[in-house]
Parts: sequence; C-alpha cells; structure tokens
Amino acid sequence: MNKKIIIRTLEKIALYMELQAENPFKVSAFRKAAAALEADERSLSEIDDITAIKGIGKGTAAVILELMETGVSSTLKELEKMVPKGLIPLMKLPGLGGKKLAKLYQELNIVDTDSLKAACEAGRVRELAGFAAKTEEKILKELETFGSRKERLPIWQLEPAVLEINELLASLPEVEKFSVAGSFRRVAETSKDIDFIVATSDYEIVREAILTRLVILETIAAGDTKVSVILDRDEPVSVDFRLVKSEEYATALHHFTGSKDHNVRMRQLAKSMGKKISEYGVEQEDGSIVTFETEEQFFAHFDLPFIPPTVRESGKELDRLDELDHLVNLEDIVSDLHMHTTWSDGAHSVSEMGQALIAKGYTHAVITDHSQYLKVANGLTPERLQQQKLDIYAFNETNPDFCLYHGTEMDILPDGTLDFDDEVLKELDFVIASIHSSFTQSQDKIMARLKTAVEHPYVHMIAHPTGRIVGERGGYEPDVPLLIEWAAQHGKILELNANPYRLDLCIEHLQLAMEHNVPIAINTDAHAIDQLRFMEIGVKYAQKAWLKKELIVNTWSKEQFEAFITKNK
DNA sequence: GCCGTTTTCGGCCCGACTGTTTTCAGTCG
Repeated sequence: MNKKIIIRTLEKIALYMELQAENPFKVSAFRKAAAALEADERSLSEIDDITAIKGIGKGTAAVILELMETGVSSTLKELEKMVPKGLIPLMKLPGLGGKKLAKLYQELNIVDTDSLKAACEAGRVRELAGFAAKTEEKILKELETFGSRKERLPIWQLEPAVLEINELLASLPEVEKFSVAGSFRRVAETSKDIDFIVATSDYEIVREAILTRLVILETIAAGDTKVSVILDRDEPVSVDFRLVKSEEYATALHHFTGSKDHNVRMRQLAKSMGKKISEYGVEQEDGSIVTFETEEQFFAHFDLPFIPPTVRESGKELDRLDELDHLVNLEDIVSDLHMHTTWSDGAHSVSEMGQALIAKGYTHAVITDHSQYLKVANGLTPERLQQQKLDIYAFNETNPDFCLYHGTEMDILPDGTLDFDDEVLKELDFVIASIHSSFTQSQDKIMARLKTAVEHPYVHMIAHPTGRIVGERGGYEPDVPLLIEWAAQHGKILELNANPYRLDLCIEHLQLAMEHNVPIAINTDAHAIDQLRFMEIGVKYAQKAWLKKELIVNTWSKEQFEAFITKNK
C-alpha cells in the first residue's frame, strides 16, 4: 500500500465527514492524522507502531491498518454511500462549506452543480433557514465561473501584482508600514491569493485608496480591518488586505505570513509558557497584551531567534534553530553569474548592466550572452564573442573596484555536442552550458547531452538544469539525482535560476545537491536591469531548501571565485 | 477523533466578515 493513498484516503474521509456536518474537531482529527503521516519521513514498512505518531490514535490507526491489509477503507465506503460524489467539488464554491452543503443536500436533495443551479433558479434555496436571496444570487454568480478559474497562481504571475500594490501602499502617507504576507512572502511556488498587512491609523482613507486605485474585478469583502478583492489581471488575482494599528503590525504580519502549521506550533509554544498568541499581540498570564515593533522582537519574546518567513512551513523549523545562522541572506550575495545584454537578447548594454550591478553592491559578475546556435536570441558567433570581450574589458577599465567577467551561456546542442570549440571556450572566464532545444528527447538522450557538458573541463556550470516553468511545464525531465552525482564528481556548479518562471533546481533537488556538496549558484538570468531584482526571490527560495551559504557560489569573494574558474585552465 | 505534569473529560488557534439574524452561525484564512 502506497503511503500517499493512505494520506489521500484520510483526507477524503475528512471531506465526506464535513459534508455530513460532522463535529469539526473530528473532521480536523482526520486531516491532522493525514498531515502527521505525511510529515513522518519513514516509509510505511519502517513504522511499527502507527499510533505512536502524534495525531494518530485508535480511530485513524484502524483506518490506516485496514487500508494496509485490504487496500480499501470501509469507513470511506460507508461515507460514500451516504454522500453523493457530486457534492465534493461544491466544497470549493466560495461561501459554501460542509454545513451549508449538508443542508442543501438534506433539504433540497442537491447533489451536484446542476441540481444546485436549478434549485437557485427556482428560488428554492432562499426559502431555507440560514439562506436568503443574497446567498442564492451569490451561488448563481459563482457557478458561472466555477471550474474555469485557476485555483493557485504561480509566483511569477503574482509578483507583478505584488509590485503594483507595493507601489500604491508606498505612495499613501496614511500607511505607516506595510508588507506582503502569506505564502507569497514565504516564496511558495504557487499561491491561492496575496495577503497584505498594512499599519495605519486611518482605515477609511486606506480602504478607499485600495478600492479605487487598484483595478478591481470584484470586491469580496470591505470591512473595517479587512478588505478582500479580486484584481482584474490576465488571470484574476485575489488579494486580502488586513488593516491594523501600528503596534499590532508585527504580530499581524507574523500571523498572516503563516504557515498554518508554523502558527499552530508557535501557539502551542506560547500556551506552554502560559501565553496566548493572536494576530494583535501576545496575551500574558495576567491578561495583559504585549505588542512588538518587529517580528524579531516577537520571536525574542519566546526566546527564539528570528525565523525567516521562507522556512516557516511544517513547524519543524523550531527544531532546527541552530541551522538558521547558515542560511543565505541577500546581504551575503556579492555576485550574479548569469545575465544577458544587447549583444544577444538582453535589453541593456554591457555598461548599463555593469552599472546596475555596482549599484546592487556586488563585487563581481559575469556577462553570459547566448551562443550562436540560439539564433532567435541573436546568439554570439566566436567573432562577436571576441568583440564583446573588448566591450567588457573597457567597462572594467573605467570601473576598477568592480570586476565584470566574460562568459557565455552556451547551448548544449540536440546532438549532444557543445556550441563552441575548446579554442573559443578557453578564452572565456566563465562557461555556462544549458539546454534550450529538443526538450522532448528521451531521458537517456537528455542525460547524454548533460553528461558531455558536465564532463567538459572548460564548462563551469549547468544553468536551469530542468528547464521547467513553475506551474506550466515540467521541462526536459532529466535524472536530476544522477546529474547531481556527476556535478559532484567533476566539481561543477549547478544553478538555482532565480527567475520566478524557473526556480530550478527545485527544493528537493537543492537539498540533494547540498548532501553531495555540489556548489550552487543563484543567478537572475536577467535580460534587463529590473530583472536583477530576482536575486531576492532566488535567495529566499534557497532558504526554503535550508541551503548552507558556504555552498552558494554568489557568496564567495572575488578571490574565491577566481580560484574556482581558473582551476582547469 | 486526539490528547494529557492543568491528564480520562473537556478543549481542540483565533478572530473578521457576511448574511442571516436581532445575537449569531457559517465560512475563511
């Protein structure tokens, strides 16, 4: 029996129970059991006493054991008999939860979207106690777009919306402090919505600014302290604003940054100390409320160091406090090793990129334009590469405190050969190899291509090793664990591409790379100056994998970096 | 249904908003 199937079954049981209007604590007990099983790293066969896991007791263990022995759950089967399947997806309809759906089913025999729509249109829903005309209208309206709207949006689709809101809030004098919160702040690959915490003493003006100055498709809620809207963008984006007093800001930001599991763990810790955490402060044993200037102070109140949002996930981060010092921060980054200029498909010149990098406070960087094979990107021939070198050296001469290295992002061709000869490569300071073509080749062929590159003495790094696009496509699906092994053998760098479209390597692979001591470069792959900002996303993503900063090439000094790039020359 | 040095019953994180009510239930995060 597959552990995943057991987890899903427990979750399904919870869902069905919810639709039976079962005791909510019982429902959450099944969800907690599923989560506990998922959080346990052991495989099923390695667990001898399942009830020893916190959150799994007699009842849920019985379900698990039955599944392991027979492959089915009689509990779920019973529930399926009592609850029509068509009701399950309706749980996702905003405004409808288990209790309301149970009522609709019991009183009006509503079993799916069609019967729900019919009942609304016939005006029968409004006759139920607890429902009225407004609810009926709302359900009908939601049914129109039901199923067509994406449930989660990838980070690259949300980021521009976050920037736009940042700009609006920064422009309001009534706003004292603000920050994005939620899973976006934790740099999740996808998020259901965007959360913002805004400190102000002038709720009304801020609320009006939000409602009038953003392009809004729909206003879900507009209360005193909470404003919920759907922005009118290519994909509609849900945004929640929490308006709080300045002194509540730190606790509110912590609360709405989550994750849920992190908050639960924090609240349990608080409780064990006789305190109570709410989004507005920490209630002490004597009933007084303590508030904080910053999240740092909030954590310090519980004798904890600052835990970065990115690692606030399972709650287990509270058991890894001694590793926090090794996490990389944006201040540790002194270089960016992958970017493009007008020589290929970039928007800015060598000199413009160089100035922008200096403004970032970096000590060095590498210009890595595309190679000749990539004609759509105006890839460089060996001749143009020669000319570019002069351009880069000229920049260095006028900016002696900074070093711009001359590199390339060379294509690994579909036939497995490299786009430049050794004579060309050995003249370059830094050589990136990457795949931009024939994604659909077999894994063997893809791996053979990567192997050529990894083994080549002049290649320093493999860029965006999977070619995935977050939330869109999987990429060329290489055997990443094998690639990591090769990189370890040959002393090559693997890239964490900081562009939110890409973010490969993914967290799981970054962890594996760290176990093998493979150096990781966090690079923006910028095609324009403003994309240099992606470094922050990359750094935070690396934190999520608990990547040690010592292993991150961009934290190395110029001397360390030079020692690395010259070792095979 | 799960848990427990406040321990075998009673609480389970906590609070805002909406829509229904006329003091609150349900939903949501």
